[in-house]
Amino acid sequence: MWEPTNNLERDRLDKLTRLRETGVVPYPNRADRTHTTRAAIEAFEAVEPNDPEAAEAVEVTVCGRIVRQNLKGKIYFAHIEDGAGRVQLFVRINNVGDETFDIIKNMLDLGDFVQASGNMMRTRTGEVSVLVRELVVLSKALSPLPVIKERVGEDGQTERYGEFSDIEERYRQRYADLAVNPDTREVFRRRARIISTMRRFLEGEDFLEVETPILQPIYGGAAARPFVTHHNQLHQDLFLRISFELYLKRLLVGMYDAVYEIGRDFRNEGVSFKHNPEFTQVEFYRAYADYHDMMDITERMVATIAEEVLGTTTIAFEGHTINLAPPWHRISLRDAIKQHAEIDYVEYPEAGALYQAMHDSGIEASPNATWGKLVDVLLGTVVEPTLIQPTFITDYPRDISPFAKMVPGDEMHVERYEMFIGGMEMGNAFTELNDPLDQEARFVEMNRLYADEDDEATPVDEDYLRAMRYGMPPCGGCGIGVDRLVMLLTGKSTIREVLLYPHLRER
RNA sequence: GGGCGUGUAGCUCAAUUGGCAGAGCUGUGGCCAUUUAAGCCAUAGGUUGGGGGUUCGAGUCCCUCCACGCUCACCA
Repeated sequence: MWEPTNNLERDRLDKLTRLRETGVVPYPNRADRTHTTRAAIEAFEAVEPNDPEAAEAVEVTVCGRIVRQNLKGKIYFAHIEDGAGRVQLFVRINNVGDETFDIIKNMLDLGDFVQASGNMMRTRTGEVSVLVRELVVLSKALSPLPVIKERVGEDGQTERYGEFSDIEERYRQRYADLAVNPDTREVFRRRARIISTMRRFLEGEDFLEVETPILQPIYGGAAARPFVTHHNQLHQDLFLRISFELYLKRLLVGMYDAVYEIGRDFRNEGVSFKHNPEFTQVEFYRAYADYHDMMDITERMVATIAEEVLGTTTIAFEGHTINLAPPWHRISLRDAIKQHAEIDYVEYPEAGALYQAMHDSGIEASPNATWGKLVDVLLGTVVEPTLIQPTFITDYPRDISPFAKMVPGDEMHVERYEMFIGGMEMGNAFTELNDPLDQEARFVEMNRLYADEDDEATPVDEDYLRAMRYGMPPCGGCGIGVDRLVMLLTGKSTIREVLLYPHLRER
């Protein structure tokens, strides 16, 4: 059984006991709310200009958490907060009686949930309040939340006194962060609007929402280490998916023209300001489309989301002003690297030569990296940080893109793009490879390529190849990191600020 | 995994060269019948992240472990 860890909790536990002794049910089953805090204020203000007396006849029952209180002799002021906002309670001993006032005075704390019934009024200092006639305890809080006080200055700016800012504790106890920091609540409201707008947009483009397995016997669709788990009764090892790619494309074989999924991916890799072991991804695939079409859809979708959620396509991020309105900048990977590193990788078709050229330019890389990996290093170190405005980098080396179709007439490149905004990779798309024999060769090639890099080998997905042999329409596909998009649209510089429960080490 | 940094009361933070662990908010007791960061008086609250060491004496110096942050590596 829990025991108080400090005098604050001890006091609260004592108050809980006293409430029970007084005959108060501290955790009743039901509340009888008639108005949210906001609705109560609005109901009063709607009537007040025409008929102040009628406004004071407005009766409400509001519920919420006590976030400020001020006992002043035989009157008591408190602000209660609910999901809609705050309203002040004004309690006079004459209105509620000695017993209730004793409860208020001796058994209530900041953080408790209460229900207050009474008429609306405006206090002498002008604040719309509930003149309380009846007060009911809804939930006694035994642990104190951090106390944050606010004052709205003459200039309308809200000054805050006190804060709950310890990053680790905010993440470990997200409920406390949310309870006391309205800014945090707003981040996740916005996140929800971003995702619902995304869903609406894709529905409007005739994409069908589907759900595919998270537990997979063979993982694939990306190059990442998976999490491994086990089904006891089936005696079967399973992997948590690292992408949706291969299962979604099978559905195009099954004659859906366009599908999408929004869901969780799991990658057993390091964590950073833009990586969490589990993260949310949207992938969408359309038959008879290519990567140019996917670029069009992508830039329209992101601009639409920004417009719907923020009311503008011009956003501030990390000190930059970013314009999300289409069309976005499009440049080939080769040209982008030529521009920023003055290395034309086409002139160095062997890994050793390219490594030397990079080394001569002061760009560090692993000496035994593959050629494709080296090109990727160039992208990551030289190009990516400069891509603040939305940019599609197109046409990637074949050997780091096993699911993309070749650029016609180009032995080296595939039809692939990655999108970058704010210096971050936000998404990845291809003209999808639908030649089953080519795909099989690529699988085998990838397997060989990564064979010596311990567990990074890409397993050959025979069932996927079988599906493709039934005939897969030409198609374009795109995946976008939803968390990073949310970072961009909320101005947050770490992924942990846009995940309700970011991964933390066990303590 | 490497480097740098941080960890003191429920919250936010002080603590001089190694010399009595403090403040504000919160809490408790008191005054207060229109307050709003209410105010005034009094008061409680600590294994200074854990463990070990040096020293007459450690929040402070050393070792070690833990967590978090920044960064590098890793992450097509």
